[in-house]
Amino acid sequence: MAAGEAYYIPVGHQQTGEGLEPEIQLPLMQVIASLKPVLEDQKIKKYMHNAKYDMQVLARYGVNVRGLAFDTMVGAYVAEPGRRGFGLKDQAFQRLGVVMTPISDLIGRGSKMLSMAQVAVRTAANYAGADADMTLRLVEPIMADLRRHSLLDLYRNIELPLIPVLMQMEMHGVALDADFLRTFEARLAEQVQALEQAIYSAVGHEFNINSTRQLGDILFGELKLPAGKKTKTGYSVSADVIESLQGKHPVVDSLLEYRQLNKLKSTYVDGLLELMDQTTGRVYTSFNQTVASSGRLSSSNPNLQNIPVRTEVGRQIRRAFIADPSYILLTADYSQFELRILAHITHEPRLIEAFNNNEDIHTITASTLFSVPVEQVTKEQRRLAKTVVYAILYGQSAFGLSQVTGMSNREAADFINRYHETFPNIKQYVERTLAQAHQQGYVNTLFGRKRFIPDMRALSHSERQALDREAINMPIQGGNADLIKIAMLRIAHALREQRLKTRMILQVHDELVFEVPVEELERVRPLMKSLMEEVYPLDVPIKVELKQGRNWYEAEPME
DNA sequence: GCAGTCACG
DNA sequence: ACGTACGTGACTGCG
Repeated sequence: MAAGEAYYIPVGHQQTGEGLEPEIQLPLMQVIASLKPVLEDQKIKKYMHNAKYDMQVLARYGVNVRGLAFDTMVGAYVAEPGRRGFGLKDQAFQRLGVVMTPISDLIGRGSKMLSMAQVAVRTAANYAGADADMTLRLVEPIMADLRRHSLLDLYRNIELPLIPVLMQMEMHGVALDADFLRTFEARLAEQVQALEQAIYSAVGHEFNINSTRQLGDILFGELKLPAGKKTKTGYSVSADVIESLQGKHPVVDSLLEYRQLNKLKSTYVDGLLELMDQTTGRVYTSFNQTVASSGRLSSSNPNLQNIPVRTEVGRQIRRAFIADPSYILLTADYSQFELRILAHITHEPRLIEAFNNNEDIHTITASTLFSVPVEQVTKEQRRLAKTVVYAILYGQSAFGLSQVTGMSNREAADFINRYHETFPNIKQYVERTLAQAHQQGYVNTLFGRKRFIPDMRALSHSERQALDREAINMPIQGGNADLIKIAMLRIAHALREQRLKTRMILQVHDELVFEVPVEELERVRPLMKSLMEEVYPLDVPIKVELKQGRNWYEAEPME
C-alpha cells in the first residue's frame, strides 16, 4: 500500500447505508479465514498503531498476528516519553499537520454512544481508511526521530518485542476470590457505617464526610481546631493534617479510620468486584506502555500496581488475588533495585561495599535514623527509612523530611548531611546529571532511554527545581524500568521455549507475579530467579526474593 | 473536567 | 523569603 491509499472490508454493519447493496458486506468467518494467513505470516511486515489492542481483538478470533514491524504509538513514546498525546490523531496532527476526524463525530459520546456496527459503511470506511493511511505515513518520521536520538536499539530490542508479552499478560488476567471480596465488603460496609455514626455524633450533626469543603468547615470552623497547610481552594484536610489533630477532638480517630476503610471499600473491594468478569472470575488490567515519562509501565482498569500492602487491614485485599486450582502464585521481587542501580551508576564505594556484603541498607539506615540497634529495627521503621532514603536521593528538603518523619527541621537537616557525607558520590551524580540536563537538554538511562528536559531560562525558581528533580530521578527510575522489561522479555522467551505452563501475570515496577502449576514450581523458581538476577551485570549483585502462596497476601515479599 | 485525597513502587 | 522527593491511577465532590 502507498500513502493516501487504504481498503476497508465491511463486516457486521447493522445497515450498509444509502446506495449500498447488503451484499457489499462479507461474512465474518470468511473474512477471517482469508486474512488469517496474511496476518500470521512472519514475512509480511505489519505497521500498526497501538498493536497490543488490535492484536488482542484478532487473537479472540483465533488470529495470532506475526511480523509486527512497527508500532507508531510505542515508537512516538520512545522518541519523546515526556510528552503526552501518542494517539493516532495527536500524532497525525503533530507530525503531518493532518486534522483527523474524531471518533465521536461518528458514534457520539457518553451514554448515547453508538457502536461501529451502527455506522454506515461509507462513513466507517473513510474513518478506518484514514487510520490505516496515517499509521503508514507516520512510520518514517517517527523512525527518523528514533534514529536521530539513538533510540532505535531501545525501541527494537525492548519496547517493540514487549508488546506481545504485555498482550499475553493482559489476556490471561488474574483470578479473584469473589466470595472473599463479598464477605470483606459486608464487613467493611458495617464498619464504615458505624464510623459514620460515630463521626456525626462527635460533631453533633450529619454532613458529607467525603466532601473536603464540608469537612474543612466543620474541623476548622465549627470545632475551631488549628488549621494546617492550605490548598488552592481552602484548608487541607489530608491525613497528615488530621493526624496532627490527634488527641484534640474525639472525631479525629474515627475520621482517620473512616478514610482508610472507605478507601479500601470503594477503590479496592467494590472496584474489583465491578471489574471482575462474571464468567471467568478474573480481572483483566491494561498495562499501558506509553504513559510514564520515566519508561515505566502503568496499569489501569483496574490498576493492579497499587494494591494495598503498607497497612495490615489494607494488605488483606491481597487475599482476593488467587491462583487457579492446582496453580500457585509466585512473586519475584527485586530487592532494593533502585539503590543497586544508583550504586552502579555512581560507583559509590560505601553503597557498593554494603551490597557486596549482603547488608540490608534500609535496616542500617533505619537504625541510624531512629538510633536503635540494627536487630531492633521494626518493619515500620524500615519502611520509613526506605522512604527517607529515596526522598533524599530525589531532592527532598529538610523541611519535607521533617514533615514525613516527625523529626525537627534541624534533625532532618543533620540527617541529610550525614547521608551525603556517608555516600559522597551521590552528590556528584546529582551534579553531573543536572549539568547534562542543562547542557544537552536530556537525561538518559543505562540503555539509552531519554527524557528531554526543556529549556529552563524562562522558568521560575521553583519550576526549575521541579525539573531538576525530575532529571535526577529519571536515570534511576528509568533504568529500573529498562532492566525489568528486559527480564520480562527473557522470561517470556524461556517460558515459550521450554513449553512451560507458567504464566507471567503482573508487573509492579520491581516485582513480577507468576501463576505456576504446582508441578512446575521446583523448575520455575530457580529459572525466574536466575533470569532476573542475571538480566544485566551491575557493579553490585542483583538480588531477587521469591515467595509463593495460594494468594497474593501469602506470596507478598517483605517490600 | 478539575481538585483533593490516597493507594502503590 | 519561598516552597518544599519522583513516577503513576481511582474515587469523590463540585461547578
